[in-house]
Amino acid sequence: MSLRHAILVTLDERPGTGYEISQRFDAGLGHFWQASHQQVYLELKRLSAAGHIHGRTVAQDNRPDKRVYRISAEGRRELRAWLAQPARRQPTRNGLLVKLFAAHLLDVDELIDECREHEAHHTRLLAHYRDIEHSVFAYPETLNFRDRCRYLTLRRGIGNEESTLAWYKEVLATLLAAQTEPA
Amino acid sequence: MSLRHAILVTLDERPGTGYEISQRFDAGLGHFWQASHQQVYLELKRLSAAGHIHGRTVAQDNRPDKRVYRISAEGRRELRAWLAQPARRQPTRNGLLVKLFAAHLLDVDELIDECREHEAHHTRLLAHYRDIEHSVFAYPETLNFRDRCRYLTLRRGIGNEESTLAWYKEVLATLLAAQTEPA
DNA sequence: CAGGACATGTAACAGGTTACATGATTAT
DNA sequence: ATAATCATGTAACCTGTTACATGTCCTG
Repeated sequence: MSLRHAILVTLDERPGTGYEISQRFDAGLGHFWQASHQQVYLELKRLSAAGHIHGRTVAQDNRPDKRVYRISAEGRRELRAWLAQPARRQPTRNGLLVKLFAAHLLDVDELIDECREHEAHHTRLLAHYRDIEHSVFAYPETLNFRDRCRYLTLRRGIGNEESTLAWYKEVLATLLAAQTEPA
Repeated sequence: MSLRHAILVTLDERPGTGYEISQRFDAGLGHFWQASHQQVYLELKRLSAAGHIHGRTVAQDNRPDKRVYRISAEGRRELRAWLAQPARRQPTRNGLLVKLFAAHLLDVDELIDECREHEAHHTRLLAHYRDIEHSVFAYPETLNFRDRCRYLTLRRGIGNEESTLAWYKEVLATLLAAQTEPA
């Protein structure tokens, strides 16, 4: 009940094709609501059938035809209605924590490798977010309301990665200690 | 592909009924892998059909019959195989961040209320985790490897709630400022 | 007598993933 | 040649949510 709305949010900003919307998700929105292109195309069909968006086929030179969608008045109404409702929090699911619950069955060396990979991934992500922060949001005080809110979404990403990394440090310390002095 | 494994993890620890497993999830595992009783019963059937667990019906006085499941050798093998694979990270999905992306369509007052509720919720959760930390894990150095790993799962919860709360503080500061001095 | 704990389920549906499928153009 | 980018989809499947269903015993 919500990729639908994420798509409306992005189409409210400006029209786009399925392909391009997928890319927008990969770049921005996708940090907190990712979507495969298949799912995007599917939802575009549904939104179109429901009259929330309208599609127009555009022929191109040297390129496949594309279908540009824009939000309709009805779609904007639907979007506002959704925005007015409290967002329901998604259940967190974390497979690594489940694994830690069965630590006695784990191979510590493998787990250490796995954690180091996760750590590296999150380090990259954090660096990426910080880059955006410095280049796009260098002067937060000067931003208008809308952009200040976007900045907040980035801040969430940064805070999240920081706390995740701090945790991995704790985990690795524990695992390395267990490795050198096995009980 | 993983409530299945979470159930194996908990049944590896000790046998239990569907009802009781649901409760274990509500108390512990459920903080990072929650499950409805319906889903638990369903997965128990599947695991049983696959031979990963065995169920035994037990008659009780003054209580409905119950079905106690225990993990089989095959189930333990399956569990080990799963543990040896890298845990795939779940996509994060956060509706509130999607909403913030469409901030210009939002009613700031309502959003403030919503954020305050989230904040209160996370404050309660954090307090709950800290209680557990002080009562169950008062002396982390004395723990064996398995319990030290469990402690890490709790630490993740605490770190996560702390960073979430810090973020809500930031959000509310931004929203309150926007409320008093609207552009 | 009402409500909660104990105990187990079915059925319909929603949402998302993975695999498969196609085909042109452009850059290396 | 090979891969990447542009562009759009179908079909099977998996996982999980919501609604509905049933019945006993114990506690306040």
